[in-house]
Amino acid sequence: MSQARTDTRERIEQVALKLFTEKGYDRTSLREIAEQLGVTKAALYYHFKSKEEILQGIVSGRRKDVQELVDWASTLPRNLESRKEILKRIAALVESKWRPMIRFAQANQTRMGMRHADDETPPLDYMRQLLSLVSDAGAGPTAQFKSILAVVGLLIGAIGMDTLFPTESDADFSQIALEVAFELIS
Amino acid sequence: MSQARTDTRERIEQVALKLFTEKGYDRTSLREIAEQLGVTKAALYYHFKSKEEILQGIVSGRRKDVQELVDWASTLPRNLESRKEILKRIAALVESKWRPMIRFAQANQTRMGMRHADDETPPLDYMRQLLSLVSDAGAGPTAQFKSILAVVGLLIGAIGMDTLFPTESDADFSQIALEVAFELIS
DNA sequence: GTCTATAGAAGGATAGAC
DNA sequence: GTCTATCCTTCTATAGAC
Repeated sequence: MSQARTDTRERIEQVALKLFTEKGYDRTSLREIAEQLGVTKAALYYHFKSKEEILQGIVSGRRKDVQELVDWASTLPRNLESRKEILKRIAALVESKWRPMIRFAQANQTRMGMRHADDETPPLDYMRQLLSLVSDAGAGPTAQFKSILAVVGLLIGAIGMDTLFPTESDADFSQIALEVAFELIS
Repeated sequence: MSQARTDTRERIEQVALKLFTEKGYDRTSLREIAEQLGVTKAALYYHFKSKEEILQGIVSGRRKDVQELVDWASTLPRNLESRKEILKRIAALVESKWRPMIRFAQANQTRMGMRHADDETPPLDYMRQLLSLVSDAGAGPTAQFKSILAVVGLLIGAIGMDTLFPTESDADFSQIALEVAFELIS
């Protein structure tokens, strides 16, 4: 059948996401991406006009979720219950869809602070928006700090425990992180 | 006097640390380092035999502190008071000497996971040792998770608050982080 | 849509004069 | 201890055939 492969663009992003996460954006060459896909560099340039654009494709594709979350959260009253709901939703997203993206962002932090297109918000700013959702601006600095630590904890629980501090137990750290997060904002 | 500049090696490390932190190791070229120092690339190669060695110089120079801390902590009895003392000491070190190094490590995470010389422990492993000091191996997963979050909180308090989530208040987040850390391990 | 071939740039590293 | 000049490799990116 030699099917026409209409999903090549997507496959490129998948492989790139994997390699960018493992080795970092800069140490990943287009040759390497092409090799893993079984195509040549030139083929990549048919789908993306630059290496930078591959990165953008990966990031932009995931923007929507954050934006939706922010929009939804903005409609909620600003109280403890809301913040708990927001944490829950963040935890669920981290668990279900964001995990690879978070690992990627962690591995390419300096890149994430850069603007990609002139009109685009740097990806790091989305993280900041997320944090501001959970932190109560009116509260004191201690409460604000705890809120941030709660969110960071969710990320660590979902992605960091194995890499950061391998433990024997196969406990569900995502669930634990959520409970600790609740304690922290209460 | 045109002094002989006996401190060039050190000055190279300083500039390199700064640039590696701001832009990442890979995006920093030797040309750039040399330019900021007012010398040429070739001059760098008199002091270091490779770019990688500059990185090693930066990292190794700071190994001693961690090792001392680990050694000291190993002599303590394994109880709550000890863990509080360890947290205090970590907080003090972060505050006084480690700040630039932590920023650097954060900006070059994938690099930090790599072994530099064959006989060397990857820098990331020092972080793991640090975490294991504070976490009570006998305790349940929730307690372990909290311990790790306590240490991470110390780092965020000292370096991350401005960058991660700029706040108007000029509160001393290092102090706050330490208090929250105590709560978390209690 | 993928290929070969190659241009063009940049970086790491070395040789040798001073 | 620092310089100029140069080499080698690797990478991004493009041109053009199939």
